[in-house]
Formats: sequence, C-alpha cells, structure tokens
Amino acid sequence: MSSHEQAQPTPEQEQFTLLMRGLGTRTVVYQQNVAASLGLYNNDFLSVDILREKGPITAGELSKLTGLATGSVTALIDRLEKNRYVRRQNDPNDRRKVIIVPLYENKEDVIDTYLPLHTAMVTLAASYTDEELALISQFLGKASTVLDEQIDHLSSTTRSKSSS
Amino acid sequence: MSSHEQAQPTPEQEQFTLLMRGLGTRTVVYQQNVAASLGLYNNDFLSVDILREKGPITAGELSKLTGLATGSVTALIDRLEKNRYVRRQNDPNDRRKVIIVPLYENKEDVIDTYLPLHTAMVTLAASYTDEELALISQFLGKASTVLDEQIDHLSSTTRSKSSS
DNA sequence: TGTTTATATCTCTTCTATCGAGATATTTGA
DNA sequence: TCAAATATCTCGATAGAAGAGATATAAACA
Repeated sequence: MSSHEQAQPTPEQEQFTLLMRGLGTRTVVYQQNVAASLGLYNNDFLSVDILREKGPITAGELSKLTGLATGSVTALIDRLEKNRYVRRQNDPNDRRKVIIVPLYENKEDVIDTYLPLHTAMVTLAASYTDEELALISQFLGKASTVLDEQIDHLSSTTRSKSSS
Repeated sequence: MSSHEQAQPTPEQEQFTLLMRGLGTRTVVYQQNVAASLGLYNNDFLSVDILREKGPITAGELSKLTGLATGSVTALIDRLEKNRYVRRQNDPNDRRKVIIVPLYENKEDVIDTYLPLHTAMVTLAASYTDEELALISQFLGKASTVLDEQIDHLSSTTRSKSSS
C-alpha cells in the first residue's frame, strides 16, 4: 500500500466501521434508557456524564460541550441543582461566570443504574489477557480522540449552515 | 482467581470501563451533532440509524427500540417520510401493521456527514495489524451484545417504577 | 480614569417533540 | 360470531429547547 494515503478500505476495515456504528447506535439508546431510568431528561443526564468526566466547568463550557443554547443550559442547571446533581458556584476571578460543581453525595442511584453494565463490562474485560486488554484500552482512547476531533469539526461546520 | 466470580476489578479493568464510558459520552454528543447537521431531531436521526442497521421494521418495533410512545413514533415517521428518509408500506399479512422502509436514494447527505468519521476510523483501523483489528472487531461485537442486554434489562425495569 | 466593546449568564417568548389517553382498524381465539 | 388482544393513529396538554434581548461584569483603549 502507499505511504500514507489509504486507497480503499479493506473488507475487514469496513466491517470494523460497521461495528463501530452499531456500537454507537446502541450506546445512544442505552444512555437514553439510563436517563429515563433516573428520571432525567437526556441532555440533563448527558451533562451529568460530562461533568463526571470533566469535573467543574462553567455554564458556557457546558453549553459548548452539549451544543445547547445558553438559555437552555440555564434551565438545565436549575433542574440539576434542584435534584442535587450539581450546585452553582461563583467564580471569584470572573464574577460573570457560574461554575457548575457536580455533587456525588447521595447520587448512588446513578452508580446503581450503571452497576449492571459495569459488572458486565468487567466480566468482558476479564475474558481478555492483559496484553489484549491493553490493546483494546489503547484503541478506546484513540477512538475517543477521533470522536473529539469529529465533534469539533461538525459543530463548527454546522454553525455555518444555510437553509435548504 | 476464582472460577467464575470476579472478586474485584483490577486497575486495568477499571481503566477500561472508564474509557468505555468516555467513549459513550462522546458518541452521544457526536450523534446529536450529526442529527443537528442533517437538520433532524435526535430521535429522528436515531431512528434512521436503527433502520439502516435493522432494515424495514414495523412502527411498533421502532417504538420499542427507541423507547418512544407509539403516538410519538407516528409523528416521527411522518417527518421522516416527508423528508424522504423512509416510506410507509402496508404489511399484506397483517393490515394493522405499518412497515417503515428506509430509503437510501437521495440520502448521500447522511453519507457525506459521516464521511470524515468514516475516513478517520479507517485510518485508525489501518494502524493495526490484521490480528489486532480482528481482536478489536471481535470485542466491538461483544460490547454491542452487552449493550443490547443492558438495554433490555433497563427498559424492562424502568417500565415498573414508582415515584420517589 | 471614563468609555466602549466583548463576554457570561439569565429572562422571556415561541415553537414543537413527546407523552398519554382514547379512537379506529384488524387479527386472534373461544 | 363475538370478545379480547394488538397495531397504529388522533388529539390535547406538558415542558425542553431555540433565539433574541436584558443584565452584569470584565477587558480594551484613549
């Protein structure tokens, strides 16, 4: 094959992309089910998930990460604050900003809901050797990076769209 | 370790589950961006994705797969039919049923939107040997199966929930 | 320092996806 | 044949989200 140009995907590579899409579809459905199970709206739960990974961020950053309008994020934070998933905190360095701090106390219902998946995933992981699991984990990190790049790309191109 | 009981996840296994959650969060955000880019509502695009994988299914099956109420699915199909993503077809064997047939002609905008991700994923796949890619693909299939089971589990338990 | 511009969040209105209950049509089984 | 079950659709009510503008603070500049 050529040096860095991928001429044509092999059947194995195409199969791989199909599996990734299938996993993606299932992931979305699963996350929506988790949200419903917790009594949260989809974007509310998505925000909880983002905050879990990123830690405290400002309302504006959450707006960018979720793609929601700032007005929608204000209402979203109100709901999460009422349910004690997060609390607002003023930024002493910039008093315009509102930092959303995730609260994990009293939130074992999230853990409970995730527990069956977590258990199943650990079982799946245990079926691989250390080397295999390391390869898979390394792959997952790279796939996440790819998605981050694609999200960046898509959200920037979507902003500049004309009507059909 | 014991025969089939997983006593305690290893750090590598915990790291793996964290990576899976991170990938899941990014997947949801990405899919929402794709939907927005195509001018579709989230569940409309999710339905297109489900239909792409499953092929023609009935409105009731789509209701179950998406978790939407049947009345919502009716409106959803109306929108997708108007945009020529699908068409309704009567089931000759059971005239109550409505089969939703995905339409792929004139839908290269979906392909276009996915193209950058597809290209990036093929490039990622090409960075692995045949054996490594086979392992990863096998893993993706198993992870999808796990998610299917978890979705089943969650959607059944969510249906029987009392208020807090 | 005083003024202008930019930024961050919030408020408020409008729109519409979704739910949920009931209606309609068809099938199944007694 | 008739009742019960099933599949989809209709319709009213609710509430998440967008979008524009308001408010408060910060940064830039003279």
